Amino acid sequence: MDAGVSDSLPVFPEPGHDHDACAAAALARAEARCAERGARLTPIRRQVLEIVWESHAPLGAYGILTRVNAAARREGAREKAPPAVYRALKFLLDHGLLHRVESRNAYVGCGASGEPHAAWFFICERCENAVEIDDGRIGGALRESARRAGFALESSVVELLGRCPRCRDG
Amino acid sequence: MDAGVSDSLPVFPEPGHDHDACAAAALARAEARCAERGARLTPIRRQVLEIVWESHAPLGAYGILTRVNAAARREGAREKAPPAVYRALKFLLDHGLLHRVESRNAYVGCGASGEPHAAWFFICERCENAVEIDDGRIGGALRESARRAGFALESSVVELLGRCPRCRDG
DNA sequence: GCGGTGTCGATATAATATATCGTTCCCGGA
DNA sequence: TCCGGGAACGATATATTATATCGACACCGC
Repeated sequence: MDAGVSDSLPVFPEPGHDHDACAAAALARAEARCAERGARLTPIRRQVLEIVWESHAPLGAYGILTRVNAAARREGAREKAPPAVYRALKFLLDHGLLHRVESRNAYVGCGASGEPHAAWFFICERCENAVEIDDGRIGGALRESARRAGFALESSVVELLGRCPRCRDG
Repeated sequence: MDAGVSDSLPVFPEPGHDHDACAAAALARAEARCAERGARLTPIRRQVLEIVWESHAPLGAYGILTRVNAAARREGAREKAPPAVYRALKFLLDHGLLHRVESRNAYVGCGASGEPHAAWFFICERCENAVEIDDGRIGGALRESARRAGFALESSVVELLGRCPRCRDG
């Protein structure tokens, strides 16, 4: 499956969604990509990625920190400070394993296996899930608009808010 | 002139841009809209709007606060606290007189005279100016993408980063 | 005059993010 | 094996952005 090019439908988690498998696959992709790139998926980086993948709802840096430290306390380990989490987030963002959701100051796992890519999201205001939009037409419209404006497009933030298919009639 | 529907080119400020006139027109639009709506453009609200309109570059809440307080000191008045600015920003956002730029945690004047509308921006990474995109095709692509996904679209954040026509070869 | 609503001042605090610096870890080359 | 250098991390402090709360006051309609 290719990432970010086709016009397939975005998929909000279905009722039967096997999230453990979904998260495990994401971790496997992360390990593969780090191996390819000679990058080190250290314990804190891996832990942050696992925490973000606990759901499809974007999670803030301090929410991640809280979970990291809850685990540390359970294990009798020393708690981490914010920079530990922000460093891990930066690594994961740099390697295309996470996306930042600007309108929420929060972070969500990248579901794609291809190269790092533009991150466009549908974000449900009720269940809070964010899923990536995989629709070539949006990219086309953005590029065409930039071209017509004489604007040299470098990157884009597209975050669409509303109700996902399962929440729209709630 | 209608807002956000036509396909006219976005306009980055030209070399000869008469910014005083541009800002004055924005203030006049704000007064007209407040009058229509029975809303009160109080001194602090007007001052915040004027400060935001000092340029086309998004300005953060604390940047606004700094300017408000610089003026207060010049006039021998007491300095304001952050909530004063945030309250003014909320009022101006609620009435469609400003937009928030999510990817910058900053605020910029709304250049349109019509009803409050979706705010899509080109943001130049060099001169920092942000201008609204007026391209019906983007809205069409977003709505179509949402329709196909079964997503009930409520609002959208579109922020395109790059180089504006005047900065692209710098 | 009175009550309700909107606005503001003042204070405190929450939430998000980064700077800095010294230490430790890891890997590759001598 | 040892060493040099860069990456990663721990620890502390601080910066930046935003909100909660509560009391005072003003304006408006009755």
